[in-house]
Amino acid sequence: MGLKPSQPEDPAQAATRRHLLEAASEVFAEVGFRAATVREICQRAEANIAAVNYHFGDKEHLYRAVLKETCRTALEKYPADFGLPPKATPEQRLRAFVHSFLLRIFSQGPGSRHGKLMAREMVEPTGALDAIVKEDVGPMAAVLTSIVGDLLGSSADADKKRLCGMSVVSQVLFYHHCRPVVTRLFPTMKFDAAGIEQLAEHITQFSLAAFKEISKGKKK
Amino acid sequence: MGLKPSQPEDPAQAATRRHLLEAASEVFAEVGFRAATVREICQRAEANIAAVNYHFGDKEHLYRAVLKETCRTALEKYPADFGLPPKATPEQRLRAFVHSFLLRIFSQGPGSRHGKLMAREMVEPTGALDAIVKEDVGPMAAVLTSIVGDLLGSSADADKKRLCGMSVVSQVLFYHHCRPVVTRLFPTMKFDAAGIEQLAEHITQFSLAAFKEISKGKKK
Amino acid sequence: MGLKPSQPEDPAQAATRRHLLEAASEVFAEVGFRAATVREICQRAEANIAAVNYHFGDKEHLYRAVLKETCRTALEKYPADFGLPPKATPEQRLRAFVHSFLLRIFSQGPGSRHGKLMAREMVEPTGALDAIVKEDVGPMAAVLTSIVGDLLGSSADADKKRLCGMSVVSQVLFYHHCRPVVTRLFPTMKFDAAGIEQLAEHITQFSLAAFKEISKGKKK
Amino acid sequence: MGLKPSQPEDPAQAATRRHLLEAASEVFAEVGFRAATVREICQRAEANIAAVNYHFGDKEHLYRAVLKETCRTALEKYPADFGLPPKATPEQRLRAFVHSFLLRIFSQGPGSRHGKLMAREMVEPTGALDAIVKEDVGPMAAVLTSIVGDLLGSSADADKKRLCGMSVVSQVLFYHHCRPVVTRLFPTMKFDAAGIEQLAEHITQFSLAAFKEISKGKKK
DNA sequence: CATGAATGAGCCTTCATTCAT
DNA sequence: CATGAATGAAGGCTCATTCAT
Repeated sequence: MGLKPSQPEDPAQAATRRHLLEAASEVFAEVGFRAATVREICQRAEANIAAVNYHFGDKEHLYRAVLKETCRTALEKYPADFGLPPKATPEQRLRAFVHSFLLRIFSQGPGSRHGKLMAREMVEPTGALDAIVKEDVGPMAAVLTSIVGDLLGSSADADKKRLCGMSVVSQVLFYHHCRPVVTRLFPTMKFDAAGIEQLAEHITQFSLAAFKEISKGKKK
Repeated sequence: MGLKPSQPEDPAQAATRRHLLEAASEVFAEVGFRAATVREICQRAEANIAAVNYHFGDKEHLYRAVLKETCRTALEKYPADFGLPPKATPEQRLRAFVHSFLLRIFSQGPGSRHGKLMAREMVEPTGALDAIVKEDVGPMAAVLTSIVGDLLGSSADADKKRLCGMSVVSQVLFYHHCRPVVTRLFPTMKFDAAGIEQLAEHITQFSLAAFKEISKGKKK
Repeated sequence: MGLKPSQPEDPAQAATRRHLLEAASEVFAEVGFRAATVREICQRAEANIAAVNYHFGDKEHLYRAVLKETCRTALEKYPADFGLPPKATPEQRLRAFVHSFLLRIFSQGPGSRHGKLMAREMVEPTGALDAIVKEDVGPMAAVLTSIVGDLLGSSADADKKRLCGMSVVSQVLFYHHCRPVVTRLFPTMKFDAAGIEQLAEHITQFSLAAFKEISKGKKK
Repeated sequence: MGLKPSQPEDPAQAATRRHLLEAASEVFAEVGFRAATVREICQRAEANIAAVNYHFGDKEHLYRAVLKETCRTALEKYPADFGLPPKATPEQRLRAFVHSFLLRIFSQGPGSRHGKLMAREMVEPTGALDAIVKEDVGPMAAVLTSIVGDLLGSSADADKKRLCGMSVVSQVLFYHHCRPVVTRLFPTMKFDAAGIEQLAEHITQFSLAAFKEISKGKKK
């Protein structure tokens, strides 16, 4: 029932699908899965109320498609080595990783609901998360671990590298996740391009400082 | 006939209120505000379906009461200076702050839905957040800023202290907020008392390392 | 959810329940379970659209209640020994059984949708049928088998009695089940009280004739 | 340009029509007219979703075609004089009529949904029934009346012959129509070829016994 | 011609809230 | 006062049918 032939790729069908995905990512990001209504999504996509069922089966499958799609797009637009020279130092790679990460989750506008959607997924994980972690988050974590390994020196064990990696990532995510509190506490903070660059700089320096001191201690 | 004294609070009425608050904190934490149903809450509280409207006006006012209550309780149980000797060093105070914070958001069981509820509030802030930030989060932030100031030395400006404070806090919140990803990525991680203590130790050491290196650089 | 306390028996609640049952038996009889709409039922019962859910859980449970209720009522109104003198002959008992059966399935009006509903159940059995067969049809069959046994004589085996019993019952049900064809084929046939009495007479005589001839053959 | 000859019937088109009819008879028999979905039918027929509207106008016209077709096929396969020697006695003709009737309504498999469909038609007659009664049932009834007339003797009036005919037919239809109850009441009953032959034998003997006794009484 | 994407009416169900008792 | 039966709006989903290609 409602099975969609995936091969022929009718351009008209594809357009409706795309509008639906875009509208859905908007609504899901704004109000979450539960509160989102199929009616609202279809209205924004200028599609019929039955379009969701026809193209995606049901609301949940639409959500999964949206989550996967926004993840893919965001990682394509802001990869871990965003704007990095070929032979970069570990310090440069860390800075790029942090900056790209910040841009990725704070970027707004069409096709950029990745941050909001993932934050909601953290609070209320759905079955869609497993695939995301395996396919997208895992590789990202590997990249970071490699950078952290270079900075800590070969003496660091796997556990320490993991924890230090998370100490970096946590600082990035914090500003997105706790934005409601941060803006209330410090109304002067801005999250525009300049503000994000300052944030990236602080996080990088803070982390590099920690790594330096830690590796120094380890060596002795 | 029969003037009703509004203050003395019928003990039966107070008990129902308490049961309602407890049940509601459970349900709100489990499924969120939207998905929570008044029926479910009243059933768990063994109260009448109309009890919520009777005691709290409506679902939203019940939610606000729950949020405020869980926040108060959690801060009472795990204050910023939890288990700290009177004349503690800044290092000890940071360690206590971090550990207490972790315990506060990870504590489970009756009366301890604070972490979950606040995480939901971050993703979808309600009007109740303003009061929480002003009355509870603000003082907490002040305590941390003071600790960080002591560690960074007097040379640090307000901005830097703020950012460094958030670098500390972010590491704490990360494990709660991103738990679904963390447990998928590193299934060996545990969040029992021992695991939390290890986490507290890492976060403290990582942050102290950063502070040490930063203040060293600053002095020169 | 929607659990209804069965004890207190609020008269107002009971009235709504009754109206719902009556309206539902009408609609289910007219158009069947699938085609029946909760809206239509509630409108006829002058109840709110949500009343079905509140009182019966869902459409299916309402249907089960209707089926059981109409069956009970019909068997109470037209028992197997309807209008029979205390010491009746087997012939009289057969005639009463047949006549009562015909009246039972052909009776119209409020509380008498039994025939239609059972006919639908035959074509598309639901889970409700098992209970009906066990509790209502079984005992009825036992009564008939006893009558048939008396008429066939002790020589008849259980199989033969069963088959002969069904030969009687089949003639009764036929006129109800195949009424659309019968009335088209023989437009003069009527199913009013007089017509039903004639039918009862024919079925009884036809069956008695068969029994007489069969038992005669058996004896030799 | 290109006048389209409407008669010659494109063989591909005819095949689709045939597949549609076969699939539709399956689905209609299984779940009834209302519950049957055009999608399901087209999927089973491996035809396009619009094929029903294209070939038959709408769902209802498809249903009418199916009903008429299954009736025609069933009567062709199991005529009233099925397997009868040229000069058969009335007793033999009755036995053949009964047996053929049973086989007709109990036969399963492709092209044999006649019994189920007619049973549904009895419970919820559609406009298609009039034609069926006139063209198929009527002639059948005439054949039976003739047989019954031979068995009752010339003294029987038209009314009696009609009623006796229906007493025969009713016994045949009962096992099909009330199968859900019969199998629940008597789980040992089987409706395979052997079981049906036993049934035919009983019905024939029961009816012949009745006729014999009735005609005996009449003559005196 | 034959297709299948799109339509929109309508169904069952859920839920916060109200109000007579 | 405290209850719980009743309300009605709204949501997700299904389905026969249509129409542009």
